[in-house]
Amino acid sequence: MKLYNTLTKKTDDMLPLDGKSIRIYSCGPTVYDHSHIGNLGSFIFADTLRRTVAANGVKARHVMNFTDIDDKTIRRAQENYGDLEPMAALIKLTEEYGRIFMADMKAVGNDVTAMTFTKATEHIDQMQGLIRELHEGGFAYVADDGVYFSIKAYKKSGKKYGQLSEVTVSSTSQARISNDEYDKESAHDFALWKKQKPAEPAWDFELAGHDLRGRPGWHIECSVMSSGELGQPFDIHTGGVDLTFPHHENEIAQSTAGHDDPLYAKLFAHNEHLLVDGRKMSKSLGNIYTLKDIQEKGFDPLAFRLLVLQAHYRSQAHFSWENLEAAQNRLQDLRALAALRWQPRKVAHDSGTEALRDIPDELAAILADDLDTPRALAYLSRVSAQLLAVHIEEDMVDHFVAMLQGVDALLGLGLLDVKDITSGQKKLIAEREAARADKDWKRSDEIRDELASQGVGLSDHPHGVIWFPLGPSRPVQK
RNA sequence: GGCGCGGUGGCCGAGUAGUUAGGCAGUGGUCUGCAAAACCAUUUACGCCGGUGCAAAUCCGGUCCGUGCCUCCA
Repeated sequence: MKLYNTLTKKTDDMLPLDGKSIRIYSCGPTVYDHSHIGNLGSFIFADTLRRTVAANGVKARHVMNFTDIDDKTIRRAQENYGDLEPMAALIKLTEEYGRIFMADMKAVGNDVTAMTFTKATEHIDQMQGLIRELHEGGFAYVADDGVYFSIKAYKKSGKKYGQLSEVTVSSTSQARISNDEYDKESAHDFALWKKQKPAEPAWDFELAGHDLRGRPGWHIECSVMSSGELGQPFDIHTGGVDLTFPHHENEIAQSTAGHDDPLYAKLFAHNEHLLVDGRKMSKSLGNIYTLKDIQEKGFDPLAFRLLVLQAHYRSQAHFSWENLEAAQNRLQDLRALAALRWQPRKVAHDSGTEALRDIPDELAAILADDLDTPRALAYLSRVSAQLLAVHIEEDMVDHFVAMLQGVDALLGLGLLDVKDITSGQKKLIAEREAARADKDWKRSDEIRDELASQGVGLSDHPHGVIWFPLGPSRPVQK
């Protein structure tokens, strides 16, 4: 497959470095609050990437981290659970939001069983080990408030800082450094380790005779967890565009300082932001949404997944309730298609459909082209329209289900989860057919309304009635 | 200021020179007991200015607008 690489600024062919599997590391959530829908969009991208790799015949290993120790988690833990010990408060907070995060992930169709999740707080030893190595190699120095990475030393060793983006030290950040309370040697030096401040959770750490009890910096955790789980170099590193600099740049520096092999990850894939009202979500604009907001409005979380997939990951998608409603409608159409597996019928064969088994293969091929999800969905809609126009015959059901399985494996839209209706509902349909035969339209319409209230829609065709799942009742107010 | 990205019909969103993208929504019609679905028709767009082409949404220059990073924000 091909994928755009921020390192090379072009679309590269993805071949497994180890010849067997593609190893993917995704920067995960900071578990201090509900993830907003932009976060989830990033993870939908990462999930779809892994699905595409797997569908194109290569084994995929996918690791995602939890940032469960940083400024935000510490602050929120103090706010919410100030009565607890700092460490206990941190754990209580991050476990709480970790659970919510996993629920959100599943709800938007991300296959968490195919990923390995790691926590920063469970890798403190390894982080200290790496910091020790960097210090011994002359790439890190101890300052008043912690340990810093020296970009100067890194450059001196012959490596480039700024592989992902051209880093320029602007006048504004120059000005900032002079005011900076931190004891840094240069503007872009970043913290590997921070000494404990009052009421903060901390771990013991002694380095070169200094007592540095404290906690790790943000960047070091990803360096440690990625290579720890996947080895180094690994194949693909994902994240939102905002992580390009400084986070990913710093990861590269930390992980390659003193190494002969200058490669940390072969390919960096960055997804663009999801915009709301044409802008990036931010607290100051008050336009942050979470999955909870979407669910409370009666939308299906998978409609949000579809909305994300409708845009290419390298372009800014626009979130609005109107767009979400369009996506919800599109999802219902796909579910109506999926429902046909439960209602095969004997009719004249229609040869106009594409071979069912080719559909997942075709989708996989489209997605293999730099994860072209909009084109994949356009293809699926086209095929879906063709399939809806015919009837699934009994001897086609197995192939049809296999097709749905293939589509679900790639897009995670849960089409296979469309359940059969109950025997009671089937009886009602039969009763309605009898009423229609008697031209008892009143009874017929009553039954149709009753089924609609149960979430089952009906459509009368020359060859008989077809049912389909109804979406949530029109949630949007214009 | 430095480094990027984008401006397509009511809303999304494909499209790197010449044949209807597609989706959602709207309108009229066919069909239907009524619906739904489907089908037909309809709305024919490409920020603005200029340039190069027989021909430009598509190439070049300029310009306006929006947006992102340069701040431990996906």
